[in-house]
Amino acid sequence: MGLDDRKLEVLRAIVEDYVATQEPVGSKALVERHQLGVSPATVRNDMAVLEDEGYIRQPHTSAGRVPTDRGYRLFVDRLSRVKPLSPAERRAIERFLVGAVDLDDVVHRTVRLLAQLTRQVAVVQYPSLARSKVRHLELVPISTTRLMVVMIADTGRVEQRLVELPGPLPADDVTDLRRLVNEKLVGSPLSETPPLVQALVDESAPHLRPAMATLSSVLLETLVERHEERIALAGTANLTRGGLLDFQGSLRPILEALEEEVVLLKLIGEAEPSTTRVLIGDENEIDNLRAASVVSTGYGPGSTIVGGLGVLGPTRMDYPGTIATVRAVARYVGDLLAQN
Amino acid sequence: MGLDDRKLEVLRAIVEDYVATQEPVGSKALVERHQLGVSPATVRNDMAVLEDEGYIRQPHTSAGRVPTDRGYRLFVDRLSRVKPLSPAERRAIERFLVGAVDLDDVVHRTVRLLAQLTRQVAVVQYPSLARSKVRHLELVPISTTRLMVVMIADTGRVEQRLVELPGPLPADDVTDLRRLVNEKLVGSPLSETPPLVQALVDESAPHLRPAMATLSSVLLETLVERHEERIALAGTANLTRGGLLDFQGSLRPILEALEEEVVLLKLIGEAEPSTTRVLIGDENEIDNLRAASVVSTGYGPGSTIVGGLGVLGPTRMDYPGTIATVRAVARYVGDLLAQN
DNA sequence: TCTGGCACTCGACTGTAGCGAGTGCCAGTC
DNA sequence: GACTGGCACTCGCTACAGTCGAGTGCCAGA
Repeated sequence: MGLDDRKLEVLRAIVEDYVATQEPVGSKALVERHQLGVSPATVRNDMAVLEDEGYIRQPHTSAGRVPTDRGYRLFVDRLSRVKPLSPAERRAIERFLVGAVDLDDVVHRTVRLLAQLTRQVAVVQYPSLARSKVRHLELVPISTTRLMVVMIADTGRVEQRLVELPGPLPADDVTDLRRLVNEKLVGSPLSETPPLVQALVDESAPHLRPAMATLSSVLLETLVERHEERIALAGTANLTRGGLLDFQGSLRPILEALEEEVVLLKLIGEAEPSTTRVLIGDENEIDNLRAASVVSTGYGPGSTIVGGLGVLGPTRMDYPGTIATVRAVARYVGDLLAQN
Repeated sequence: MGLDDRKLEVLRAIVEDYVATQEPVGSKALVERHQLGVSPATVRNDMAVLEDEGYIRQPHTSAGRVPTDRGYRLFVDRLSRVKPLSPAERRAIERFLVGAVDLDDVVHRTVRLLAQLTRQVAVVQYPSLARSKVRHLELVPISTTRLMVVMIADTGRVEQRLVELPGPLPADDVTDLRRLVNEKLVGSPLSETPPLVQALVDESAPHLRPAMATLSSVLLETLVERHEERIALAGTANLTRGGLLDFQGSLRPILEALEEEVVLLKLIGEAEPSTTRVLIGDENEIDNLRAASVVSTGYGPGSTIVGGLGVLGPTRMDYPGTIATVRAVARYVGDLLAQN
């Protein structure tokens, strides 16, 4: 059980070399490339122990060693040194994010930036409605019996829904409705609106009640209950880097998983403040992604979290670098949102 | 040069068999599976002619024949019989599209439906702003110096932009601005708004002019000049069907191309009314897609076109079936938009 | 506890041989 | 003149044997 410092050092060296070369690494190559101060034979003994403990394995008898998921886990938890971003990366981030005019724009730029910097698949969740507050509700009459509801959230998200009214509604009534919903709802988090929305109907003047009932049910249904989460994705072409070695030969399951918004949300949407979550291979709950790793974190203005972002790549990935990049991007995006 | 009926029949048989089996087809198998009424030797002679003319080729000397891009082209233009949709497909389309609440929802459902029915990569362009008319413009004050402009188009698209005003603007002035822009712009196609927007500034009361100038420049820039086209994509996992045989072994170039919105727009955005465009392999202008074929068409309410949709797959695809599906889906979506 | 040495394993690569699908061509027939 | 049967030929595919070498496990000695 005892893994002394040198054995850990050997593991670190194996992970680093394997990530860099993508080839099983042998004892001889290891002592040549790292100053371990011992002979290959000694390293071999250490390797045998590491293999017994399940941190590395041999693809075949006459090959070098490869880290297991467990090995990567140990590496990430205890062995990786934080890799500071290069100034070039820093500049890239800044350059990429200035000039964004729009929430859409911010999210799009972010996801492309992440994909480009990490050279992996990037995923960015739009600010969650569940964590947004209502900034304004606008009612726009489309016809006498149709209303478009536009909700503007403090996170910058704008959602619209078409409401089919039970009957024609005069313009003055629309104004009244608008005033009422805004008075009641502006400033409150969407997650806390249901009772307020309910109260709205009860407190409305009788002639407004049918319209308000329809309106409130639409609000409840589409904005609160089934919270409409949105996701942006980029860099799928990066899956093809490293030939077919990663992902055991088939991109299929990965691509399938990436098509499911629900899956993506599960991956990156459950973010804790200021933590970076790393899921390695088997640790992943989604079967299709057992051959992949995910690095994700939350982002938001200041220390609040409004959404998640992250990247997905082969288990054989540069964890320290990826973690650093994901964190940095999340921080920049948070700052950007804070300015807004 | 002369391709008599039987030679065309042979070509048709080759295309159909190759699409079905994905294997080069030989003369013997051909006479067995199709009632050509002649011997393999005769078919071989015909094949030699077809090869001379560039419609088919041999992957290697001892293999059967495979259609060339030119062969597919001839097949599509002259040989393919229209394949009616199965009732199951018809039902699937209807079931998929009812209950869409939203333009976003419609587009999402459509693209998934297309991907599922054709088992290929599907692309749907959101209704183009350039082909939309302004239905309503809403100005929502966010703070005293910030305005959110929400434009609602007759195609269902809703776009918003944040406008940074040159100075504080009283609520009454906002109301005036709103009235002015709506009076002037509602009903006109976005492509024709620039002179109108220009006129707006000139005709405004002096105290509104600075705000109107900022507002109009934002409108011009973001809604008209750089027309924001949006695209939805689904079914990338289908690229992995048929192993690595399609796309000459690497998905890379395809995935890269699919990440570029500009490329996708070029593929499906230049639709002519009621035409289905088929681009086969080399005919494609985008280098990365030389190994793929694209079937696309326009859609819109009635006979007008507001956007394009289509699918992308290997040159070895079921053209008649794909064409039929793409057309049918486009028609259904058009009807759906017309109801709106 | 570490090291050098040695026998061993086994995947990767190479070369050879046989198989068989498929062809092109030719002489013969209707 | 068009079609057909027959036949020799091509060439990719598979199997198999042999070699090479990277890498290992183990052991005796420092």
